[in-house]
Amino acid sequence: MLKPMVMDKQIEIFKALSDATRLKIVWLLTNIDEKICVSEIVEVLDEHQYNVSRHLKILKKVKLVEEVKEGKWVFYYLTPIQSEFRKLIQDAIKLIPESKMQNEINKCKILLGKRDQ
Amino acid sequence: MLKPMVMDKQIEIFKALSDATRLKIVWLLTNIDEKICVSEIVEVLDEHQYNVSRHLKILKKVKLVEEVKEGKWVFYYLTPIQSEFRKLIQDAIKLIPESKMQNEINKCKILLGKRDQ
DNA sequence: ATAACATATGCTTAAAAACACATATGTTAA
DNA sequence: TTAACATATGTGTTTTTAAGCATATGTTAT
Repeated sequence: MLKPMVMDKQIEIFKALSDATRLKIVWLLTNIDEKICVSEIVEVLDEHQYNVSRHLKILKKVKLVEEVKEGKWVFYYLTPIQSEFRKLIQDAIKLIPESKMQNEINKCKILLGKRDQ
Repeated sequence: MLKPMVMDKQIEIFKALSDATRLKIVWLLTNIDEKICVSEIVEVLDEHQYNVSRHLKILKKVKLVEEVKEGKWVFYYLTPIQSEFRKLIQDAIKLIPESKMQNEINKCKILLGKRDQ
């Protein structure tokens, strides 16, 4: 007899955000306000491609991110806010200061700049 | 060479909240707005005493709760909000509907009522 | 068709987290 | 001082999660 699953959705959200790589991904998406593809995340966060892919899968499962395929790339973006809970969590993440992510921010800006060239 | 620890505090908060027992404890404390002792939590959540103790230790470590000893009891309560981040997280938890915790709420009300008798 | 690139996933291992049971510590009451 | 109660913790076990490596899948360009 399993315990009743209560607050499941919220727990899954917290769990998804309790890993450094995943929180960084969500933080990035929150702050750049743009779609970003897997290889860009790999470069910005300096993680292995297979790990980034796996973490994205987890974020997708709890509906924090969505994906859109464009040619050989897969772009990820924040799932549009659909609940007050999500909104508050997202606001909290937005509060995490840029200073904690300065390296990543810089790399990301350079990358996003290169896109248009 | 270790990776730099970034967003550590926030990750630890999310991790602390990513377990059902711990989230229930924080939810309870958020909603009853009262100190509550270990054995009351044990009864309300129907968990083993040793697990509740351990989970409380984890919540205390990340400063989500504080304790005060009164005789043979140890009462726990939410650490007063000291950051905007904490505030938003706390607001999010407050949004989790009572309906998901009806059993626990009922037990808790009965318990708190008995205190004064 | 083949090579190069982008992403995802199967499989194994390693590390972390949760649990269970016994027991220790500390407090109050008899 | 002994018993009963409340809480915490040491230890071993199981479960879950993350990482690493190889490789599969799918797309574009030659």
